[in-house]
Amino acid sequence: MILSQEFYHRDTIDVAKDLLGKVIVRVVRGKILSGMIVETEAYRSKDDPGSHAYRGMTERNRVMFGEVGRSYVYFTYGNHYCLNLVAKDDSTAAGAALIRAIEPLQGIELMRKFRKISDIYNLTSGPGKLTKALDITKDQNAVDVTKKGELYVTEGRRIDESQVIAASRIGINLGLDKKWRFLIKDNQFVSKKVRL
DNA sequence: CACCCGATTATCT
DNA sequence: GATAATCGGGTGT
Repeated sequence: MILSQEFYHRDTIDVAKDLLGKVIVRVVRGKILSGMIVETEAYRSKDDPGSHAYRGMTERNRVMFGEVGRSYVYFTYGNHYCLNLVAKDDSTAAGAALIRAIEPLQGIELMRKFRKISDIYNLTSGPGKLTKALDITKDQNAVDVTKKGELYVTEGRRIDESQVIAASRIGINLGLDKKWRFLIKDNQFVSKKVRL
């Protein structure tokens, strides 16, 4: 069951939290790669100095201002791509949830080839790692993830509120007061760094 | 396990 | 010209 556009048409923070346990599906060369989301971060707009959208729309972030339920993929640090899902309610102009880590489910051998490593706990435990494992690049920017295609998101396991940890977001200097990083308690596949 | 640092380039000021 | 929603390798504890 693919998540509908309605799922993404809510406060970015709620969507980021509710994405835990959902499954990302990536189809490459006819093969299916998938993994359960175990860690996310919410990025809003005018109220969030840590967000790309804080200073308004630019060529890079324009997808964050567009239709919900689409992917926002950007390139950073000269090496890596990061995958976000556009999500927001009508009270704000832009917003997206960064997918920080997934637990590999299907197509693990192909992921190992893309990552050139074998350790399953290191395969998709970080935003730059999981895009490499799923062969996601700028070509997958602005893809509609509410429809079956090369990239979409389905229902997965229900995660109880008591299993969700909220923490400060990683890799930013502004907006650290906001606890908008969400991860599944005791999951082995989250990215290691924890700043509370 | 914790901290430090270089790589590498699109994007913004 | 500076910075960055990162990673992996290196060193030290």
